[in-house]
Amino acid sequence: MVTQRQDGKGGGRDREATERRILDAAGRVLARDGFRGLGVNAVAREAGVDKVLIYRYFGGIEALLDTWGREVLGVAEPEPVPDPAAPTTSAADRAAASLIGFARAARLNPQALEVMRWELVEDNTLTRRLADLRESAGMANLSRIGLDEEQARAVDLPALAAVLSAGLLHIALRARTAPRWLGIPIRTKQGWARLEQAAVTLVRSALARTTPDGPVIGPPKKP
Amino acid sequence: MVTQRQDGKGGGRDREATERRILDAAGRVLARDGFRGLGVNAVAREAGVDKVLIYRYFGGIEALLDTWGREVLGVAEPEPVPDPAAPTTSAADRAAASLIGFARAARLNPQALEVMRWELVEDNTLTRRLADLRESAGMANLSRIGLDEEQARAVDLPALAAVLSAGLLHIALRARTAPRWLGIPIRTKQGWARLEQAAVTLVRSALARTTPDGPVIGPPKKP
DNA sequence: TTGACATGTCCCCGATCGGTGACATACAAG
DNA sequence: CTTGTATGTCACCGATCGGGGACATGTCAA
Repeated sequence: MVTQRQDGKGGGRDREATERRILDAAGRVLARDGFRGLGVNAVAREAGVDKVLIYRYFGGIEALLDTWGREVLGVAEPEPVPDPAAPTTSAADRAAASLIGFARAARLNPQALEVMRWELVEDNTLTRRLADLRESAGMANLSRIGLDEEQARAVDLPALAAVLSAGLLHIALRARTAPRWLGIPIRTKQGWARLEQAAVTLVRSALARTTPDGPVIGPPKKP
Repeated sequence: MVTQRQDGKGGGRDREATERRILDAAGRVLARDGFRGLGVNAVAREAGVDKVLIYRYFGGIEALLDTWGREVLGVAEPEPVPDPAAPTTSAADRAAASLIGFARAARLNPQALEVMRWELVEDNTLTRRLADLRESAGMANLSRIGLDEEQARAVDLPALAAVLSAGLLHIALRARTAPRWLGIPIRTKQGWARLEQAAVTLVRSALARTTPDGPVIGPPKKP
């Protein structure tokens, strides 16, 4: 039997448990203080552990966050949004559901949110790989929408999805430092209901079109 | 006549010129290194000036950035987007033009972009006031769209504008640390043409609707 | 029992940060 | 010319950062 401490700290002479403490502490620091407080000193303090153990067991903060990210992202939802066994849904409904699913998953996960905030500021090996993972996941979801040929000719679905997903993500990020965006409360369920409704309205009405728009710049087309 | 230096540095014994050097240096550091490098040491180095002058002339970094922000934002476009003397445009066209104007103004101004990135991470007195300024400006633009009663009942224009403006802004911010978003190149004119086109498509098709959407969650409505 | 090794603690290092006191110099008023 | 003041230079402080060496102690095998 492995010897455990009696003081309740649970960190003595048990490398596996200590590594867990460190990994969990990194996640807590990230969620509480954001990526800016994510240093060896802060994580070691949070874990109640000497920082030299971070170097010994992981090789440094970068490698620690690397295994943290691999672990957290590994447990992530495998196919989060669309249900393929629902033949009655339209492409617009699938797109709307995918969009809302992404927004909620991001908004309700403080660690994921902080990682995406981090990606917006720094270009680490960690942030780059995590972003690549989500990038490919997002494109896979996109391909599962399954527009018919007519719609695919009329609209640029990747661009639509890019603008809308970025918009919901941005407002979710902004909620940490501001209470409103364009007058809409972004820290309340009511505000988010309006935003989700708006996103659904946008994607549905855009996918209901069958003829392409005119150019962005220039005189408006006469119908 | 005020004595000037002969060494071309132009910073000796001229408080006004020195203050200008410091203010300009702050702007350059912000645009080049982002808000993270924005400290007394970095700004003083960039300006070729001792940092004590930042304290003496401005009272510290916070106050320096305060006057910098007031100066930069004061020169900002007074009424940037809609032209009120164009009666032939539709509300959808005005909304689209406003949106694109906002996106381009943000994307092509590195300092403004960095300030908005900063607002996403920190909640200073500076970031808060700058955000408040843009918030009220955005809402004023919003009110100038002028939906008719039928449209106003059918769609939630502030929410639509919030999602779309946030989306374009987010992608513009993301371009600093990543080359793509959902597969779309976000550092090229071609990619941005697609994104702007998508935003215009979204706002136009949404404002063309006359009946509200169903709820976000729940079974899809049968037409 | 005695050593080898893994685990954990303590303390130090150099660099950088924000912030400031002490001092040098130029210039204008008297 | 003298003197006060504004401008600018230099050196220093304490705190915190990433990083690591030196050492103590628990555990297990020979």
